[in-house]
Amino acid sequence: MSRPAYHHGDLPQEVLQLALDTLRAEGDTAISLRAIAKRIGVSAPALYRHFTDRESLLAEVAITGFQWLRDRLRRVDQADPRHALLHIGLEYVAFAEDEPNLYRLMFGGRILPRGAHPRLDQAGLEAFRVLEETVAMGQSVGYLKPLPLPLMMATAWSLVHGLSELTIDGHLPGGDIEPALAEGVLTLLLDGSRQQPQ
Amino acid sequence: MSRPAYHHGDLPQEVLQLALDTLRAEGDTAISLRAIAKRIGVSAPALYRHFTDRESLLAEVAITGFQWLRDRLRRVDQADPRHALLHIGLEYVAFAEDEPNLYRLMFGGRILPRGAHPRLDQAGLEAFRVLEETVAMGQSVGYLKPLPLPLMMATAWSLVHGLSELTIDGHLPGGDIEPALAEGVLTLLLDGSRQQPQ
DNA sequence: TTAACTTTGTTAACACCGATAACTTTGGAG
DNA sequence: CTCCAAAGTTATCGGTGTTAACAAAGTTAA
Repeated sequence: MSRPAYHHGDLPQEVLQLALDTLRAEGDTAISLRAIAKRIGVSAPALYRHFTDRESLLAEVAITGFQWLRDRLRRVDQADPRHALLHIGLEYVAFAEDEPNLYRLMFGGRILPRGAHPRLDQAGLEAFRVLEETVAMGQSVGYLKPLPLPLMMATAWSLVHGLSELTIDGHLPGGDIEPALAEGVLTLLLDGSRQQPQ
Repeated sequence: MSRPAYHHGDLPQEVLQLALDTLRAEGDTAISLRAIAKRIGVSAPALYRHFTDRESLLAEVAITGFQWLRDRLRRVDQADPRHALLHIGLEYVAFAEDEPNLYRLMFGGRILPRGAHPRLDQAGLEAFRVLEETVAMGQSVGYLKPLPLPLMMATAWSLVHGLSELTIDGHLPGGDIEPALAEGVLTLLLDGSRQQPQ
């Protein structure tokens, strides 16, 4: 019967999927081009027709990660400023908890210097922008202090990013106390950032 | 004359030093046992007499990193609570900026699960404790809100850790604006954490 | 229709890597 | 002086990313 087709259906997509599966299960160091090629039933150099090297495959995986994160953040209800700010932070941390290995790939400096993968940088910016719009909105309605937006953003992003990493690396209590802790942490910053303290 | 001695002077120390040099210059993935052995002029398996595997060498490097960090944090003047809190944060971020690759090794989940290297966990705790004591002191003198210490710590550590990582990964403005940004970020949290909000 | 060309695969090979087994040299303790 | 444990050695296994040279399949146009 039909021997395995010389031309594969959609090799790039299947490679990406397998890389993502491996990452989620065993971390980014477990991603091996040769292993992926073998599992698909194709020779290793075939992958180089679609990814210039291993790192650009990792970049592609990270891009889908940023898209997921962006989509989750966009789903947060923006009606009430305080609710939006709190829950966008919670959602951010929840994403990191749900996808620790993916999150570590997206940040964590495993992919070489910024600027090397423009589409990756752009995907990151798109997720960042959701945070930024929420904070800007909080300022525009007078809920947050009218400090420079870059300063507010650096603070907010640092907090959620740090909280995410410390949580998934097991440096914080975690466990069932976790949601309450995240809410407490975010609330502490939020209360200190209000226009009218009290 | 004396041919190269069969027994090396202090192999573990020299390996550690070379691993550290490589890490600082090229990142943790560039650390290769074979390359280190070759540079020292010793066979690769010799290293296994002193380090059970590559990862435990990385753990050893990370341990010295935590010791450096702890020592830097301890040098912060603790006379005034506000000054201490601000400058311990600045010092923390400065360490990450001075040693980005080392910092990423210490955190960043490159070394397997917590509990695998007890001495590493302990070294991390010792650095953490300096932060904790400073925050506790800030509370005891009534400068900071009397919230649960774990909550205050999670918040403070998340902020400085997140700020450190985002900075060294180039996600924030950085450059010459950097010190002012770090100070602004820390001040924002600090003001929101005061017992008497002005 | 068939010739030319591009895309997408192939095999072979290079230069690395971590790790283990089996053996040898060395230094020190009894 | 003997024996043993510590700290080296060589040989080898299986794995990695990556490139070069070549072959097959699909596409386009004369």
